[in-house]
Amino acid sequence: MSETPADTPKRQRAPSKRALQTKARVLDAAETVFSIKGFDGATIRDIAAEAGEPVGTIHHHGGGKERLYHQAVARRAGPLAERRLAALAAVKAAGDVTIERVLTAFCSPFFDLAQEDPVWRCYARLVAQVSADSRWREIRAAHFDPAFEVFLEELSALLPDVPRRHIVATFVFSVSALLALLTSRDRIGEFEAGDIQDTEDLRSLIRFCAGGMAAG
Amino acid sequence: MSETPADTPKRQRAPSKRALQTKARVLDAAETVFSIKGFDGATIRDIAAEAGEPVGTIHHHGGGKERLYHQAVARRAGPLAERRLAALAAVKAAGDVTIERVLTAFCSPFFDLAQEDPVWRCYARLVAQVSADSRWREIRAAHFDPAFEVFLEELSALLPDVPRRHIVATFVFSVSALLALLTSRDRIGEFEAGDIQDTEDLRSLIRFCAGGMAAG
DNA sequence: GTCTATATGTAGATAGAC
DNA sequence: GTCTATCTACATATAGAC
Repeated sequence: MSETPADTPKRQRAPSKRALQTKARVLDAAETVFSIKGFDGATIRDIAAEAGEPVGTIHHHGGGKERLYHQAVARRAGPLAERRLAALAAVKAAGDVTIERVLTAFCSPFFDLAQEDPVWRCYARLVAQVSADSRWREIRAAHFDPAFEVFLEELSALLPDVPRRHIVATFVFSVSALLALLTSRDRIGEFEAGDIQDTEDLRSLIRFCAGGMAAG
Repeated sequence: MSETPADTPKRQRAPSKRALQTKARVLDAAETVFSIKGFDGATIRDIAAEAGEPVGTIHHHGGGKERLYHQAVARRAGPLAERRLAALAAVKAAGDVTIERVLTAFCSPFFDLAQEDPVWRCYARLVAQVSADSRWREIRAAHFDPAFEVFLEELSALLPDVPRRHIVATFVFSVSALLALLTSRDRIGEFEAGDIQDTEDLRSLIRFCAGGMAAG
């Protein structure tokens, strides 16, 4: 197939550089506001204020509140899945595949990104919302489940004698624990204050999930 | 202090039996609607429709949307904590205190209630919302944290050589896993369909959490 | 593409009849 | 205590000027 304009008949010109920057600002603002206030609690006006743009611009680039939410979730889902699968591939290439290493490949990328850039901590809250609300099941199925399946297969191969339902259950528990860690920087600190040694918490998470899975 | 009317100067009469039934219906409806649509997604009109009462009645008994939410969460928090603490006391009375038994005392009551009566499954979704949103931190602190502290002390005593931060982290992970199990009857089923053997899932949860905690 | 003004619906809350 | 009618505010969305 050639790259003639016929491939994208609806869009007559490529968006200008200026327009792309505006759209990125809109999505950044949507991500921030949605992650803090949730889909129903957030308003287009909140997002407009956060982006420093007029209300109409949010609609122009977002295409309505629900489409905007979808786009904000979808934007980082692909890169996240790629990182996870790359980490898993690295573990398999190294040869010594263990439950702990597979779970590390799953958890570390998101954790590292959240450490490097706060926008990923924001995104983690968004993912937690999508994970918790049955209303967004289609988004989950489209953007997150494929990678989950790959990891489930890997874990099943490592635990051939464990019933699949137990593996699935413990993997769901592990995902919820990861999201709990990423979204509640202060939830652990509510009970035990102290220096924020998040890296130590990641090691707690991996040991917890790997130990729990192996206990089956 | 005596039980003179001076103790409750604002309320001149005890509410009638009819009024108490109405209030219970209002709280039941609020619990259902809030648990499905969340605080922001739910409307007073939704709750009125669910209760079969006019809109004004919801305000009269609820005292505004936010107070109504608080009441719905608070209503079952006490009984739940009592069940958990009673189960813990039973374990201690039996003499053989283990991590697995302590976690069972924490998880089983909520799970059993959810099995017996669907309203507790509804309530679990409400608790998950309260647990996930920093907006409701005060509700958590008032209604859930006291029992958490008791269980944390018990676990700390069982694991004297483990840093407290690790114990707190793994307990937070365990709570999130319990809520994931209670709120997502279909989340596990999304990957592995089959007979709904929830009791088997509870055993998975306990083994997972106990194994993960002991792995530290 | 960007921004203003506005149309239309519905939210939470309340005053007052019954 | 219960229910109706209504007030005020703000939501999403869009039409059209620039």
